[in-house]
Amino acid sequence: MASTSDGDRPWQSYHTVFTNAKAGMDGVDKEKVQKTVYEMSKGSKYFENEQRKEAFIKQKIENLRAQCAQITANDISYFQTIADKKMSELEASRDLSKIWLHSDMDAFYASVETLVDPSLNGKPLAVGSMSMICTANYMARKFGVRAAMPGFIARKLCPELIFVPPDFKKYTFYSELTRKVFPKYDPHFIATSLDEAYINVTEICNERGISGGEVAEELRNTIYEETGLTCSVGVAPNRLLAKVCSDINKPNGQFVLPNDRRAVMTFISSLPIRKIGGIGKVTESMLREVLGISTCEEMVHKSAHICALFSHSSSDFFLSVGLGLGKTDTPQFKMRKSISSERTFSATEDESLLYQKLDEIAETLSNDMHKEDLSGRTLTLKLKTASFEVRTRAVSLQKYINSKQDILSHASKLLKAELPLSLRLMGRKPCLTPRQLLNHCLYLEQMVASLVYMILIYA
DNA sequence: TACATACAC
DNA sequence: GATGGTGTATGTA
Repeated sequence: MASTSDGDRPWQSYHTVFTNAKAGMDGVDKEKVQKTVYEMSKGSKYFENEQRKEAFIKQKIENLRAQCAQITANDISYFQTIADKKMSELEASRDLSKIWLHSDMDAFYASVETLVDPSLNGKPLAVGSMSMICTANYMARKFGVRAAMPGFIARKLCPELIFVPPDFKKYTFYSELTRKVFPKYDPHFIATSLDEAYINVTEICNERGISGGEVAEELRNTIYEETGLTCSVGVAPNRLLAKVCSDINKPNGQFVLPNDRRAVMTFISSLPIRKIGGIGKVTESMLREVLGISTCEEMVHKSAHICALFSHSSSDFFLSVGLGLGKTDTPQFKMRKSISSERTFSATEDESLLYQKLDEIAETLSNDMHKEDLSGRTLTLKLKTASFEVRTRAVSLQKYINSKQDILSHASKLLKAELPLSLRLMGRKPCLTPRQLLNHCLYLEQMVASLVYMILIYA
């Protein structure tokens, strides 16, 4: 009986986000990557904090399991009725009349850097620093290097790795070039980040009598002509599925899921839940370890249990995923709800230094708010201690504020109440309220001025 | 309303 | 030596 306990291979129990399969990661020696990440992290403050978080999640899963064990046959038949009703309502809302594209630029920041400096071509490249990598090109991904990985670990995995510091001006410029292409296909396209967008091509397809796949081909060609960059595109009847599809034939590829219920259900039946946007590391573990769910289809098989264990909004989401449903409309406009500024610095217990950092953050935040003519009335101070513990402290004010002095004075009070401690990161963030236009000023419910320092706490 | 978590890029 | 910054949503008290 071979034992595979943590004692034999301790790295197996260190669950990072890097264990998730990502485009360009096929053929990577995952065991080796996992082991390297573990070895490089082990013993650090960061690692210890991750372990605390893991233990907390484990406990949460245990609690859910216990709850699950209490469910009686009677309960199940009751919740099955609830689930069936929910699912038939969801099914009734199914709309197969729309064709959505999700466009996702390939290794965007890294590709832009290579375009600007062709000498980088053919070399493993990371955009970021020794602390954090924003994007890795496909050559680097072969070594297990990827976004959100600290650079010093990436260098261990790939000693030849070239680092380029991020330059958001460049990425914004190229992003804008792509955003000049999308309106030709959908004037109301939805940009979700610099490198991703949803495009409703239903009308274009009807007008020109062509398929979604044909539009996707044309769009990719046009983007390449206009920018010199490649993207991958997913085509599907709703946005959730289109997003999944854009990842399938990355890079420089596309995947079409036809507007047909059977095709959607077949697609969903074997799809791992982790591929769905909104289902991350924790949710995946909860569903797998408590209910044995790994594929989207199993959400439907376990629908009664889902309704018994989770909130309305969670169970609605899980069941709609199981049915392959997603948003098909274009929201009118979405309003910003908060604004924030945060900065990480090396741990300090020097209070005057902390107030100085707070001053800088208040200034940045105030400037950012003025640019958009925003004010807020809830101010949150965010602190990160040297042990990576995050704390937030908030105040809601009588008046809406956006000046540096107002932000600073309220944030200082919040900080004062927390001292003494040693911080790494401070941030303040004003949260915004539903938009009220007053004197041409947008009033936000909340403002968060987050000064992110690491705070060292001395017992 | 305050705070913490989870998630995405 | 070293693990980010910005924003959204949700659960709980």
